[in-house]
Amino acid sequence: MAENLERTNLPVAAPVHDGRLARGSRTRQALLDAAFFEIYEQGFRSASLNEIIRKAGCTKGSLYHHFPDKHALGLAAVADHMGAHIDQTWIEPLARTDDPLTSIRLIIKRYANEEQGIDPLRGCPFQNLSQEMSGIDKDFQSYFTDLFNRWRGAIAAALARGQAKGTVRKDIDPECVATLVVASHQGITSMIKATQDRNVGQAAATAFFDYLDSLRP
Amino acid sequence: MAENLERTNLPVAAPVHDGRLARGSRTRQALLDAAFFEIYEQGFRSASLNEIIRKAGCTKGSLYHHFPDKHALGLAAVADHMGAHIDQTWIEPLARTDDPLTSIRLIIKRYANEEQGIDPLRGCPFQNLSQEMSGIDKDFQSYFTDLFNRWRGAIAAALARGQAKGTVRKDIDPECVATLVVASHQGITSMIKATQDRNVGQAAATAFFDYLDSLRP
DNA sequence: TAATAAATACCAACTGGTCGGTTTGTATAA
DNA sequence: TTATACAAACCGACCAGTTGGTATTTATTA
Repeated sequence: MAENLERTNLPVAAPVHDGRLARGSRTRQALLDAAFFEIYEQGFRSASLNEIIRKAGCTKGSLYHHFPDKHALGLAAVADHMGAHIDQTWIEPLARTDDPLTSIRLIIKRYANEEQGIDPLRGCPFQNLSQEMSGIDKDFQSYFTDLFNRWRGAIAAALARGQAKGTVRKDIDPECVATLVVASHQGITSMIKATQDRNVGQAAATAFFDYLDSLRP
Repeated sequence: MAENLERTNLPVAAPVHDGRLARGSRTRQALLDAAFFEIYEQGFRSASLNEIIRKAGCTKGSLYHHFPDKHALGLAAVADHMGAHIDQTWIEPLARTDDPLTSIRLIIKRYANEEQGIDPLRGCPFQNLSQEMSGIDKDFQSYFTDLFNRWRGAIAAALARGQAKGTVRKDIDPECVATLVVASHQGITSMIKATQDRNVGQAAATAFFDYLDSLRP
């Protein structure tokens, strides 16, 4: 139990009684949460600090007490929410399976069923933000590259394990397939958002699942 | 001939000599071009009208003489540039082939070789804009949906023709595969932009070409 | 008291958009 | 051919509102 807590990246729960630190960390977390959702919906540049402090229920002074500027707030908010999502949704399930193709299929299905806390019509946070910020901000860009590499690496490792266990064809390159899996996932969520039509996702998923099956021995 | 001219929506080519109309349409086109590239690079909301008129070499008054507001300018600029690109790159080549899988492979290769006038590190204009504007603007959204449907429809029709001619497996659903082709293309360009690394595209393309080959009889 | 946290008031810069007025090209008519 | 009338094209100062960010003051608690 203690080990589980240690392994998470989530901040240790603040003490229930009011104190200087507790109050401060609550305000800080409220700012992180509000910033993440505002940035998720509006994008970083269009996200308004005034709206963020309104949602967080605090003032400009508080914000600039906890963060030096908008850039730092955005980066902190993104890291606080997005890394955990990829970890829980992709990396952990893939780490303990010998049949990665089935696992990938299951994960994608969960997105389609909207069990991942992501509204497909609003797009994937990773997708939304990396599209906007890559190429204009080095810090965001390198964070996304790292996250992407962890994501792709976890899929590739699982595929290689599948090859060893006989659940995946041995003549495919795990790295290349892993990259295509991530790209397809991103592309499908992107098309759903672009058309505002969930059926597009169903159609693409049908073909994508056929592709996954073609990777079996 | 007259019929052909009537069918196009393009403005009749402006006379070379200077005249009221010629000057006006040149300014208008300069605004459309400047707006498109500014919007392509910055996104619609972050695109600055002041920057657009600076690039176009005209003034606020000119801009608002030709367009009622930023929204109309953006829509006109996008329609002026993006529809033509999809037509030339995808729809026309696919319309006259009986071997669509080879054609698709060739088109994607041209993107990778940067022969399409698109810098992969800056992303695909369709991708960039549809991500930003879908869900927050009905006009942009329906334009993108239409364009997407034409795009997907052209691929599906070519695939069906391939099935009839024996170059494509008969047990696949052209609509679903076409959707996945578009989604994968979008996803791959998206990942290249996100990581700012062209090699990611190479890896994904390798796996994607294997997928295309798996669709042959 | 000392230090942290939060609130208030404010700033310059920039946003999309407006408006009165000027320039430019063309059609008409003497 | 030249003067006149007119409208399209263009200009740039200006508007109200918003942006991210700052300086100062007040409240809270160890």
